Order: sequence, then C-alpha cells, then structure tokens
Amino acid sequence: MKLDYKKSFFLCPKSPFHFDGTFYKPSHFPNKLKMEEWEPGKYWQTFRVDKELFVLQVENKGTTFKPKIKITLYSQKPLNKKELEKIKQEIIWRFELDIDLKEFNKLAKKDRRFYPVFKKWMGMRNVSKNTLYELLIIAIVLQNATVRRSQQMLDALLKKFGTKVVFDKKTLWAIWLPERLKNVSEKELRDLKIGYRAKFIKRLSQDFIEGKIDEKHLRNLEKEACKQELIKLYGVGPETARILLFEAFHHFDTFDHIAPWQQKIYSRLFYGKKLVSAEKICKDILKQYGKYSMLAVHYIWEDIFWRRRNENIPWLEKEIRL
DNA sequence: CATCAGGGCCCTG
DNA sequence: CAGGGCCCTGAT
Repeated sequence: MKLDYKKSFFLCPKSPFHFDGTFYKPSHFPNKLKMEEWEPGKYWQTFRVDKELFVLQVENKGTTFKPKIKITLYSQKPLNKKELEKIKQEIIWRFELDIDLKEFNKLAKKDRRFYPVFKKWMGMRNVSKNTLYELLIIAIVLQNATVRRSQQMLDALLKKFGTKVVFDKKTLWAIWLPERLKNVSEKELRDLKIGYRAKFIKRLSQDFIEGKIDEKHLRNLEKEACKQELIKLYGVGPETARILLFEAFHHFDTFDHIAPWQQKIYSRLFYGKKLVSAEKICKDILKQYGKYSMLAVHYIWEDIFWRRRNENIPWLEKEIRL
C-alpha cells in the first residue's frame, strides 16, 4: 500500500511532556517487520483509525514544559476537515496528550528512592500505539513463549496477512484487519507455527467481524467492568486483560498480578534481592502509588530497559531470556 | 538424542 | 479451584 498524501499539523500536549519516553518504549522488543521507527526527537508508526490505515510521523518541536509536537499524517487519499479532526482526537486519546500528571508527579516527588527516575522521565505517557484488535494479536503471541519465539510468530503473521506500507521512501508494516482472516482456516494459521494460538486468533477475529467487541464502548467503562468484558474474550485471561487495561484503556491502577519472570525483575529493581513474594511487591507498590501503581511501575520498568541500551546489566539479561 | 519450561489460557473433574 | 494439556523452540 502506498500513502502518497500528507498533511501536517501541530499539537500541544499537556505540560510536562517527555517526547522520547512517550514514543519509544525500550522494553517492547522489536520484530523484524517493523511497525514503528524511532530516533531522538522523531518517530514513525503505522496507525489504524477504524478501518483506515495511516502513517504517523511525529517530531518534537517543544520542550518538557512548553510541549509541542508536529504530526505529519500520510494517507492514501486526501482528508477532509471532519476526518482530520477525528484522527486528531484519536491521537490525543491514544498518546494521552491531554492527561494531567500533576497528582502522580506529586506522589513521585515523595519517593526518596525512585525520585531521580521519575524526574528523568517526567511527562512520559503510557501510550496505546495500536488498536484493541492489534494489541490482542500482540498479547496472544506473547503468551507462553519466549521473546524470540514471539518475534518469529508476529513476523510470520505480518508477512502473510499484514500490510506493507510505503510512504516518503520509507517502509513500515501494519497488522491486518480482522476481516482479512475471515476465510483463513485455523490450519493455515497453524502452519505459521503459532501453535494453539491459531484458535484464539481465529475466534477473536470472528468476534470482531461480527461486531461483538466495541473498543469505543469499552473505553467508557469502569476498570472492573472493562476487565470483565475483556476476560470474556476467547484467549484472554487475567494477565492479558491486565496488559490491555493499561495499554489500550489507560487504567493506571492495574498492578494486581505479577508473572514469575516479572517478579524476578521487580525483586531486583525494588528490593535488590533475588526473589520477593509477589504479594509483598503488589502491596508495597499499591501503598505508595495507589491508583497510579501501574504507571509508577511503567516508569521504573522503562528506565531499566533504557539503561540496558547503554550498559550491561547481567542480572537483567539473564531474566529476559531472548 | 531426550526432556523441559517458557512474557497463559482453556477445559475438565 | 487445582491441574493437565497445548504448539513450537532453544536451553540443558
């Protein structure tokens, strides 16, 4: 698919705003068929709004306390005012541009131990770069697999069903629409070596095609109600629901479940110990950060993966298990 | 060469 | 509510 049209505009995120922390998440492992690209101050990604596919180019044109970003939207056809406005609103929601972090920053200031981390990333957002359907696909290939295998599965799926998007002499990939899998058999999916996940993906896609899942509706629900709806989806359990609540629906108080591999990393990060019980970790974080528990953890989590880019952190390398 | 757990979830008893 | 099974891979 070629995106020949482009349209630029500016947005002013609520201050404070951390550009690179918001658009680049080092804890997210990249696959081969890239869906995004980042360099300091500049970012690209494929971006789906309803059924339409765009590429988003974002440039930093401001500072932490005078935030301003330039968006260039690549599209297949020219966009009218109404369409453009809809996309703008979607960008603001997905990247939390309007969010007020005052209360959270106040809590962070009281944290003697991690204040330097919070200060370094002040204004960072927790973003949903993808639609709910896309996030579900990503979450499912992460289930019960090591990182490398997840990458392989996602690449195989993208190669077969994804959309290769060309714009401005660059190329990025986008996840297909659920309709794309309508006449694809479970066996065909299995042949991509995604194992039992084929069944999940097939059934989820069918549910989306039949309109059984309404992302916009779920956005308006309370956290618990939203969680109940997500758990109903075939292939979505407590851990996937937690990820979605945070990443797709921007609920910050979702630090209620810790997987064993995360537990090991948190133990080191928060206590400098090999293993602390998941209950204690949850309790401590909840006590300190209350309704911002998951957001606080997100800052500390991304920070350690950011550091990993420049320094060797042996204990972390061991736990990541590529 | 075999065995096993891995960034969970479904299903059964 | 506990526990087995699931696809495939790389580690042991």
